[in-house]
Amino acid sequence: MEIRTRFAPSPTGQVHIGNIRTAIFAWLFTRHDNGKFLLRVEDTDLERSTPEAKQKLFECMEWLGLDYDEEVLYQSKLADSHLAAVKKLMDSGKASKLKAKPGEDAPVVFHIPYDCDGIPFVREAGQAEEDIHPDEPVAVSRYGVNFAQVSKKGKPMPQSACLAGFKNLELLDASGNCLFKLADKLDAVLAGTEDFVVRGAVKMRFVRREAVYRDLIKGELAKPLDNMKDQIIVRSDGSPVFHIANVCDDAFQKVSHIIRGDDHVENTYRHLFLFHALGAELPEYAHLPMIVNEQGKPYSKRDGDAFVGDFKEKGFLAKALFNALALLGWSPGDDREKMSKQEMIESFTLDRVKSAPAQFNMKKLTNLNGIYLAEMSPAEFAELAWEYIRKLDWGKNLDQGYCNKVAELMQSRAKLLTDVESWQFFFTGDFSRDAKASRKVLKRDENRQGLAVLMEKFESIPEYEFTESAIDTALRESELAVGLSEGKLNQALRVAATGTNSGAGINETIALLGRQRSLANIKTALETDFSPTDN
RNA sequence: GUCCCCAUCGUCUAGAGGCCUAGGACACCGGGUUUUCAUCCCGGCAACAGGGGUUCGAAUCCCCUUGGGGAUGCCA
Repeated sequence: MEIRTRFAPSPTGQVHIGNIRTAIFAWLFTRHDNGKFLLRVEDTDLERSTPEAKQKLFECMEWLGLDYDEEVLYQSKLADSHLAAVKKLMDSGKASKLKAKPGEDAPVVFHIPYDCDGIPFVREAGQAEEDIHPDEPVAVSRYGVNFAQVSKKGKPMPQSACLAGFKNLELLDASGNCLFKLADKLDAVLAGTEDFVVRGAVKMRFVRREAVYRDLIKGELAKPLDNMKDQIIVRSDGSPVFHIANVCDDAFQKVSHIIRGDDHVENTYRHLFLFHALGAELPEYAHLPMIVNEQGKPYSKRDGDAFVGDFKEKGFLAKALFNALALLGWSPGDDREKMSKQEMIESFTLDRVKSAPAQFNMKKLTNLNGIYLAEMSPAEFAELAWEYIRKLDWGKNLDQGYCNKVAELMQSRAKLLTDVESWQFFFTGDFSRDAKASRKVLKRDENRQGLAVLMEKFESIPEYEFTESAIDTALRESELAVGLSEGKLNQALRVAATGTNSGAGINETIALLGRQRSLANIKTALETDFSPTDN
């Protein structure tokens, strides 16, 4: 059988990492098995689905390299087929309109079939007997059973579930007399011609059945039918709901494996019935754990830092994000963490996906990003750095050749592409300085004197001889002149010329910066008052 | 309330009864290398939620409790 999976987002706003991780897992799974990965845009919510959101979605997919097979399917184009499916279900008695409230139109509800013993994913779970509260009447109709359980404090707790949940239902009074026997009235109830309200029952007896399926990640999952309700598939305004549309489309696209978020497990049981009622082949399911935010809560629309589209601007590489996301809930089973797409495709299997939720960690992503950045070719890195620099205020009219040299020098230090912001001192004199570091270094007289001597020496070096070794010599001589031990002036020079206490090698940095800029930057530093303010 | 799912260092994870005095990574803290900075190297901190079983032996199996998440008829 051919593997066919799909990613089916609804384009209502930004794509966040939880969504896209689902796509990544489905993609990896599909590519591993040489299947087809489909993209279906669930844009039936016309009010909330915007062209911008669709655009964003495509950009994210492309940026991450999530290529898909076959044409994009827009769910809105299939609206007619959803309604046609509903009609088919209604005509065959598998779905029906709910009783309308006065003045309103009624929604259509899909019935979990009472006669479901032959369905492969339904099994009996034994005879059930439950206490019910006699104060509340039990209502039985084709739309389900309403009753009240008895709470620990003896209060009635209203419950309702589909009729199919109560095979051979019997209602008994306190002395054990049978007040109602579903088997006797079954035809009338199923036909909807008769409803029953039974009072005074204290016990219900029925055969419990459950829907069961084998999740590729979570293993066997089951849910008793007496805890399920029939599913509304068409709203009272006539529009199909997610459940029917989703199932129809998956059947239409012949999706073989549905890989989606954990939050859908409960829907799965009902979807299975829907697939069956529609005469479609049942898909396999794999439910991924959720990704949670730093507070341990599921990501919501409010978690602004989780939008996939923002990661590029924040200086991340697509392959780093991809890699990090793939490792959230999945691991190859060995100690590999930095992995290429190809490696991931080769190692990916659903049975290695964890079923516990995972928290996304920005620091780990950042570290991984740094590794990817470091292993790029200098030219490749320089090109990207140039792209980011040009977006900056001071980055408009720069010499690309010079910029490439700066990039080469700084590559091993970069964790994010946005780190290029800190390269400003290479280009302009009005960069911001680390006041604390400056103060620490410049409050020492010997440092100031050493820098003064150094400036004189720099002045005397011709521009074309302003090399690393010349700088090094000048540095050593200046230290000697003011009685500083070897290397002590390095940090002072760094802070004075670059405004920060970290960066690349000092001689290389100064040589690249050039004589003029170095002198100007040092001069500014010596003239600036870095004494702490009182606030 | 009921039902379903989940539970290993701060975080991501390895672990499918003995290989576990629980391994790796990120973060953090030391030390070394580097005239400076970054890299790099070495080291440290740090977990099987709690309680019962089963077993010669449990992080691994079962049960309970606790905690978290989800579902509970017209969001997707």
